[in-house]
Amino acid sequence: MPLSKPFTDTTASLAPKRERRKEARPGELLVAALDLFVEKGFAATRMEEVAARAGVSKGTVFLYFSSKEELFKAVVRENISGRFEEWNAEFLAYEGSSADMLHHCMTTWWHRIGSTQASGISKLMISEGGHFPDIVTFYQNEVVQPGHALIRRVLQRGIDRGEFRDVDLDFAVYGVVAAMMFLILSKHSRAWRQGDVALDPDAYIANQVAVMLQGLCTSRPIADSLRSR
Amino acid sequence: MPLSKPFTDTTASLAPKRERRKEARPGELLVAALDLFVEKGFAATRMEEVAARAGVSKGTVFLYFSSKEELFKAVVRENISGRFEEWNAEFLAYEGSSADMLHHCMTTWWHRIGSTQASGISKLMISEGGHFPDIVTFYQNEVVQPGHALIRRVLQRGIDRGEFRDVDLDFAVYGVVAAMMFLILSKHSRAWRQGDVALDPDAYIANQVAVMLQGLCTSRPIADSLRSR
Amino acid sequence: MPLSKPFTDTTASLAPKRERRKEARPGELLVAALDLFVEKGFAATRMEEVAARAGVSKGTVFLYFSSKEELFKAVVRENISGRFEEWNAEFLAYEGSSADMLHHCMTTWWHRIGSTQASGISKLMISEGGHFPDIVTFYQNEVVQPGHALIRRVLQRGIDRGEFRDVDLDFAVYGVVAAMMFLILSKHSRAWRQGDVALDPDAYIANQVAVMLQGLCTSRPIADSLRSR
Amino acid sequence: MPLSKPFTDTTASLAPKRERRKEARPGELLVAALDLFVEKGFAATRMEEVAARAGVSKGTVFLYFSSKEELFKAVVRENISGRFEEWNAEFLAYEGSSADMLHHCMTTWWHRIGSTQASGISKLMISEGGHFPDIVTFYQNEVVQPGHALIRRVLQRGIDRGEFRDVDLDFAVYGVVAAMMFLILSKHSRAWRQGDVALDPDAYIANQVAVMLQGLCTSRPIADSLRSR
DNA sequence: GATGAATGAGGATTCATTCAT
DNA sequence: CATGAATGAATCCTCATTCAT
Repeated sequence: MPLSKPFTDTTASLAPKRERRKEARPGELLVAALDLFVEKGFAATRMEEVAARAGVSKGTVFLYFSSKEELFKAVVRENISGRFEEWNAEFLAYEGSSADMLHHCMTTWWHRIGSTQASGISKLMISEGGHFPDIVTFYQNEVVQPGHALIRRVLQRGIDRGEFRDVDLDFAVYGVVAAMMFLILSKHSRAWRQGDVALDPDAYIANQVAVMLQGLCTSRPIADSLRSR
Repeated sequence: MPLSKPFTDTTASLAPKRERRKEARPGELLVAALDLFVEKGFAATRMEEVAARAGVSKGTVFLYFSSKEELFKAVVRENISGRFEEWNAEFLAYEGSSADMLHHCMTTWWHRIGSTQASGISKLMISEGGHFPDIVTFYQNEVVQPGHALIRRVLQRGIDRGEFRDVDLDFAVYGVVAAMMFLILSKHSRAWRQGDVALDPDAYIANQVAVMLQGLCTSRPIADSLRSR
Repeated sequence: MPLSKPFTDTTASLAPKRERRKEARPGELLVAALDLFVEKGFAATRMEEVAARAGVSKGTVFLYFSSKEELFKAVVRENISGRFEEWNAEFLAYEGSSADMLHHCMTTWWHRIGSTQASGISKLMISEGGHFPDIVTFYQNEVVQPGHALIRRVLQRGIDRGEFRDVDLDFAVYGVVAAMMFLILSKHSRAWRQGDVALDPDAYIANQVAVMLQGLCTSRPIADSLRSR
Repeated sequence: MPLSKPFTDTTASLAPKRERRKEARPGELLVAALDLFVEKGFAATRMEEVAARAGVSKGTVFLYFSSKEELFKAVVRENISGRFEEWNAEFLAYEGSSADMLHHCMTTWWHRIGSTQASGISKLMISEGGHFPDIVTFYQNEVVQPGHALIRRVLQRGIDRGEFRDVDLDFAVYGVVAAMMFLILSKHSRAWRQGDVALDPDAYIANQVAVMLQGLCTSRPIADSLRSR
């Protein structure tokens, strides 16, 4: 992370085009490509457009990525950094209640990942996954599994500490993920909005967590038999 | 070739090429097109392939749909039949508890819609919505709004009958929708599976509903202040 | 001319489509086709459009004309009626001056041919002649040659009677034809108009004839050596 | 194949396929396209053919002209260079008789324009003008108007110097134009030839000018009332 | 005879990819 | 290294033509 993105500003203010550091090229291309792939999809994204947005010529893209597919794969790989170790440490050290932890976890995810272009990768997995099976596997291994594991650990902590009931963790994890995916969908598509008001992510998270923790019902069943399967 | 399409083939094997099926054609084409659009996306679906799958020639597709875009729009429209009136009636007559009703509602949705090809439309809205703004609006009006309204009515019933707490309905609706969308995603993409085991939809629904109703927490806050915003 | 076009009105007012006399069909098709070929050219005219304008279905056109080319040829042939015998007789009986005769000749041509759709055939010969060599030959033989001969006869009469000078008839004929062709061009194309005012044909003819007869010059050369070549 | 295009081939026979000729390309394409459009018409000219004749591949044509229509328009524009200023100057300096001047004017036009491929543009205006209204307007403004003005100036000079009678200039101009158009027609179509002998342009011009100047009649009317309208 | 559904060859256009400079 | 001119495979779409009804 130190040297990879020294100047996020892709339209370097005073520097002439050609002087730009060569080492930065691939990164700039990946940024441009991510934007376009997310916005328009794989097929509708033209290599020339990627080049133009990165301020280079068409041929240059092929200098760094041998084909459009390779560019796509590189885009996905680039944006799947294993930040989970860092996060794991962060959450191992968490001291509050597991309920707070779950809320914190989702909020953090939203502000660090969900709200950024990186969440576009998830959209790409939905849209284009069919054409890139190996990339889907890669995404599963590098993102989905560690992500699920992290959430599972939070929930397990709650159970272990007696804060959460002994629910089926596989499904409980899906509940959390579903909420996150819905946020991403509403970010990338107008379709699920009510009217045309975009979803307020923080309020959404707060609510989902609240419902997930306390449930909708006013009464509790006497025999607590939530465990399914 | 003998066994490859034993029954799918609607045109009798030895029948003459030029068949007259004006009434049936559009429907057959729409079925073929839905499959392909969902499977490969809009751009990657070739008109000739649609034709082939429907057992007609390239030109015939254009006889019924003036362009690929029109075909796409027709596919979406075709699969968005307003089944909501029927459902509304069905649910107005429901007599059980609201908790059961919610469960029943989701299960019914899954078996009638979610598990069928029609759910592919939702995937298409995510993948291709960007290129068809008017179709997204159409989908919003014809599917999302009525769908949300139906769910809201179920939840409102629970509140009115004192079964559910007085939560913010907008967000509560999103919670239900998120669960449904996740089912669709897991149907159309391997990405969110754990390992390569597909999600068991009925168990998933049962669990989500259970958590949504009772919450994860073992204890209830004394002051029940779930209402947010 | 007597029975060939009993009802020029192709949209028979009260008669249902199907009742129309079958014998009239080919004629109606040829009328429709002439209009369209002249207006849009051979390539841009669609058989379906011809059919529609004639009030029949696409297939019917092929019942009468085996191909688009045949239809075109039939259109041309149909509109190249050898009316020259009739005209020859008419002009053999002419008793006025040859100057008047020339004027009369051109005016008559304009009102009987030039101003009607038949002149469109000339435009078609220009536009599409390249693709139909045999039709061009046919047109040459049936229209151009007799037409030239007729004009030549008028001019020869003037020379014989001492009214016209002994000019080179080949070229003099071309002078008359050029004037007629220009009228046709100005009928079928905006290009050679001054401003957007269409040419007044009768005034144009009067003027061209006047100049052709008397010349532009104020003085006459002493030795009258107009004969060239 | 060896002798088929010995010298027309602008790309050296053994040269590598990928040649860089950015400056020359558009011109070469326009030449090839003019030939083909004139010869076969707009619709019947295939882009690939244009490419082949210019010695490039299909795609290259689209590199320079975004569509077939644009290519057509460019062809027309390219061949309508305002040579009229140059000509105006030339004719302003003319010192001979106006009769000679008229003859000279037409002969010059023939050798510089009429006999070249540029005259094909006029044919295109006739054939394809209907589909390109804006191009017709352009042609009117850039070619027809200046051309008419130039001829008018010559005739006006004759009148002013007492060489020509005070005829109606609008129509007199048309007389000259008709003669020129007929030459073009006879160049581009066999139809108006007598037998199959092509017209001798210089002799034709000499004769038309002679008739136009001196008229056909042996006698002059006493009262010289040629002015019409 | 008429009809119009169906066909499929033909041609414009796009764009990933190559490669001479 | 970078460029961008050139390529040509791929695909949409048109429309003359066929033929079962």
